[in-house]
Amino acid sequence: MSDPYYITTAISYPNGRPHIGHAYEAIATDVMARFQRARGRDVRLITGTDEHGLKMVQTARAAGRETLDFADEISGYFRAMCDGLNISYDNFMRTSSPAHHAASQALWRAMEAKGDLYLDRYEGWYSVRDEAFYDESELTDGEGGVRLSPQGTPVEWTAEETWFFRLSAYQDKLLALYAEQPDFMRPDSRRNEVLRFVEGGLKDLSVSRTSFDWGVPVPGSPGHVMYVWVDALTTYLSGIGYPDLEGDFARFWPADIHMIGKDIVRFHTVYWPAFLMSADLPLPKQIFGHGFLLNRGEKMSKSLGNVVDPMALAEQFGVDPMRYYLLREVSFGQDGTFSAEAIVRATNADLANSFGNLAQRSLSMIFKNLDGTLSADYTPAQDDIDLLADVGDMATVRLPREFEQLAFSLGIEDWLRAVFACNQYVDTQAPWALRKTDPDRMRAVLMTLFQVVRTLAIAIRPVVPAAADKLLDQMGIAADARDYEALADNDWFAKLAASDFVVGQPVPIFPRLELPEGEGEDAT
RNA sequence: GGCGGAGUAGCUCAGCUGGUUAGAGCACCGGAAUCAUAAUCCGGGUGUCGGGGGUUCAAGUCCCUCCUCCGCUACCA
Repeated sequence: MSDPYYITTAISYPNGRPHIGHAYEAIATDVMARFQRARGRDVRLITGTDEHGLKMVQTARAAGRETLDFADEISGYFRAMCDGLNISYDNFMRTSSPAHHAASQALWRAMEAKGDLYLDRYEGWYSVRDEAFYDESELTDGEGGVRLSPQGTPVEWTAEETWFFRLSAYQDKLLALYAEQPDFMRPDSRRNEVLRFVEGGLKDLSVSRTSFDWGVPVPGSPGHVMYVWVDALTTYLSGIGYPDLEGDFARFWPADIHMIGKDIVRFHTVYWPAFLMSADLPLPKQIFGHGFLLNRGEKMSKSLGNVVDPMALAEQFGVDPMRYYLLREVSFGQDGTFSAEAIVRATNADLANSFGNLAQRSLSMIFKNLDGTLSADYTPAQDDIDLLADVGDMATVRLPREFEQLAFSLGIEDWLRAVFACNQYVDTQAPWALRKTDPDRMRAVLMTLFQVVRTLAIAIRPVVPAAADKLLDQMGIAADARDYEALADNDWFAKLAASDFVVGQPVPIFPRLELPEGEGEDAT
């Protein structure tokens, strides 16, 4: 049985519609999942929505809605986004679901059994927006005498009974974890921040609330619901069947990667492993905090009015161009910037002109000059052998090496270089000239092109799945022969040539994009 | 204030433990070709490598200092 591979996106908080940042994370996660599937791994990709907390209650109330009804709607937008962007998730987990409640309560009981939970009284400044308590010293004065949290959100004095998690007891264990498992958090730039935070000492964490009831009830403690982060993080467990320890959970836990935004690194690298240690569950292998997307170099925010709707972007430019752009242009882990021009430029230059046109000219010549027939009985020249070797090495060695490290932009760069090499080969060989002077040689060149185009398509397929499939369909490549196992099959071309498949009039897979009117300066 | 990033061609960025004329893609200019989605191929950069100082035979690449931007964090008031 193949190796299991478990990857998750962060579980989005649906108090508003998804924005481009959610889409970016989902796409990167999906590319990794598709890549691992192609490599033969048995993959689980889990995403979902984190729907509890006072903020949801208040947002719903402001909209004049029942909380669950509101959550249903917004969660639906997130699911629709995943579907629209071709995200190959196996489970879309909602924290409001009964199965998730059961999982959260099981985790709670495990931590309680360990003696890490205790009831106490908490008085302090509480920010609804942040769902967190703050120390007096952390506050600043806002307008009208309002006290503000370090995040700039209003706080109010709150006194309530609350359950605490003995986070303080895990400082040494966490530091040991970071030391023994250097890859636990990536990229490296995040490590230092977390280390210093933990080295500075950890306070016990308030993990229940009594001021509202929209959440997972604390077992055996009427009136208490769990702190949203406890149950949100639990999604990574409930998504694969926990608390049932058999089945998918036994097979896929611990996760290979939790993909998250850099803003929630602490929850995932401090609280989460502490909870899991407490519950005696294995820890995820890696937390990866990606960067943010900037709109023309500026932060996106509702107040600036430059928040980008991913579905509008996908509709305008296409899902695959958008996926390609985000992974190609943004160095994964760092912040990235985007604009309509940049997407149009990358799509036209890389996908339409370089790769799309390579495929089009290759298949078109086979269709016109060879009646679309393929043949493996030709004698390859050294140039043909070299090109096949180079493209093959890119697809099976260079690109995978980068993708495994989540260095998508580097892997795609390797891919592009191979595309360039193929276009150079076409011009050097000039099959249109060989047509009259040396038809056999022309045939050898076109057959070589057919093979490298297939390799290029398979290599980039995790990034642009729909377009790659559209091309491979035209090339007679079976749907189940588009992975690394297929790339390792040395007889595939002879077998295809021996079949009755014939190349038809090719259809371009990446249309060139026009920069929409008025998109030159303004944000989309 | 502390810690950590970043500041390299018009744009987006590569440049590991210091070593020949500082690179890539895009954009731009010129040429070739015409199979192809007006796509492709070839050729073309005098860039103060943020400023200044220093170490060295030799520094984007090390040290000091200053400036700008960003992240985490602390504190005063």
